[in-house]
Amino acid sequence: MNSDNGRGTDAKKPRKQQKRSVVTQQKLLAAAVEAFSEGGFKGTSTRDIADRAGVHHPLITYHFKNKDMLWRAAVTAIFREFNIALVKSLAEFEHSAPRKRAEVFVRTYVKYAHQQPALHKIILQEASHPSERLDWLIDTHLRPLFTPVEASLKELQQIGVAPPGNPALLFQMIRGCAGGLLALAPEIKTTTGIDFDEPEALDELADMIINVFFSGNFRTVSATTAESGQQSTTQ
Amino acid sequence: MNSDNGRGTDAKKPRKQQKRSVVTQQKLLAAAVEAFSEGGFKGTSTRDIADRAGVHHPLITYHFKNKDMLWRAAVTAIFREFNIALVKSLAEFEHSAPRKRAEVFVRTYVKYAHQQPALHKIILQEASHPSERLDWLIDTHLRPLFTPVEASLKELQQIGVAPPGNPALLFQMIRGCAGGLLALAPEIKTTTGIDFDEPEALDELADMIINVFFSGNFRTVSATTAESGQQSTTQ
DNA sequence: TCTAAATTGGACCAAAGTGGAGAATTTATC
DNA sequence: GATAAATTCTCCACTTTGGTCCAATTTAGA
Repeated sequence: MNSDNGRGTDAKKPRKQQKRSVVTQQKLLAAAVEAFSEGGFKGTSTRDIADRAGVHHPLITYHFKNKDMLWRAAVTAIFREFNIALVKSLAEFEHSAPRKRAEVFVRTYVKYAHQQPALHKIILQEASHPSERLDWLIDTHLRPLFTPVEASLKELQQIGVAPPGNPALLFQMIRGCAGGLLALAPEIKTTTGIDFDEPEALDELADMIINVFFSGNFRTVSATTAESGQQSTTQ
Repeated sequence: MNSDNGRGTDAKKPRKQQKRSVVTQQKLLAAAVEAFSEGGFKGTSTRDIADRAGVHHPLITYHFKNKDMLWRAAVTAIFREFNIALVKSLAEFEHSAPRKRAEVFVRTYVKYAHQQPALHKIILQEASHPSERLDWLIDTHLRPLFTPVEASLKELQQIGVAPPGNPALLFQMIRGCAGGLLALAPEIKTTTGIDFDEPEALDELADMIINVFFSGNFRTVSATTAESGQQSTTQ
């Protein structure tokens, strides 16, 4: 709320934010992430969020203006965390081979998507039909994240590590296999018995993704680009 | 509402359902599918559904008892349609090779998931956290669908067409790549420019899924079963 | 055609949801 | 410690929601 006043001219400097305030905000953000990822935007009431956070609901208005702004703040918090984790992981392997870096990316993604499933769940809740929130989500967080990754994928295709085809599509497939699956953990646990809370299961998922998408025995994308539809089984 | 009275003893047969009634029910079901897939269960009001259907909202109570029952009826309608499409497709290739059948399955799934994205969207809305509705969904529709598919996948692994690893996990990955992606069509269109309303894009997706998951140059699952974690890249 | 059952429409309710105003209470700063 | 800003709490006004009730209307079946 108070961040736009650095003018040192004559304005008396505003009193700084109290400590209890940031605590309240953190509690609200955490509760919002959880609630929104379960019920979606429309399906979540501000009172529910306030209850989960253990604070009075008018505090949402005070700290975040309204439900919409709270949603955005919550989403931003998740993505910031994830970006930090990702950058950190990739920095470690800055000079490794592209394939190795892809592997690191997948493992980091899988790991984070498990510990914070809301990262994907909130997207799922919002992305299945057009809306202003979706546009904001894409512009603010999704595209900046996707663009560089797709570029890397393109490289991997050129050296035959990744399968041919539209790299953007390929990335979406990988995303679906990683985050998409982990967002459905409760369903998958019941239907298949696979429990991603067990580290082995998580590792197996990462292994399979890497094996399937980066096995490294694909044709390089040279003249093949056009006739991407393998065979004419296109029924 | 009237289905439990077949006793031919002395009960006078009940007058049959009027035609306009089934029209109303169909309109409500279609509207419910659309609305629930966008807003989730909690996020959708019965009034919204009634408005979309162009009928008065108390009719929901009359025809479906309550919101919960309407949801179940809507989900059942979707799955029934899909199962019919699937059975029909596979019947055509009853005696084809396993790989061909897998391909047909993928193409049918992709096609249906595109024309009726609610098939996957409703699952996504519901499956990200435990609930009674999720349990019902799994028992009634998901498990009966998954079980035979996983068995087929196992065969494909044994002949080296599909990659090794837990077949259930493999299936979930395929599902994520097909239905999962198509459920996010609006997001993907904005972020990547890929428009699944164009048949070529849809074909490319199906092609890539088949190429990645059923390329057919995988090791057969013989003694490998136990140490499913391929290589020791397990960092 | 007549009549009773099936279906629909309109009014209504209690509960829950939203945002906000203003008093009351902390707490940073002097 | 005093004071004013920052934060929290109490209460309210308004809308939405799931659902009920019953009168009005339509339709199946004689």
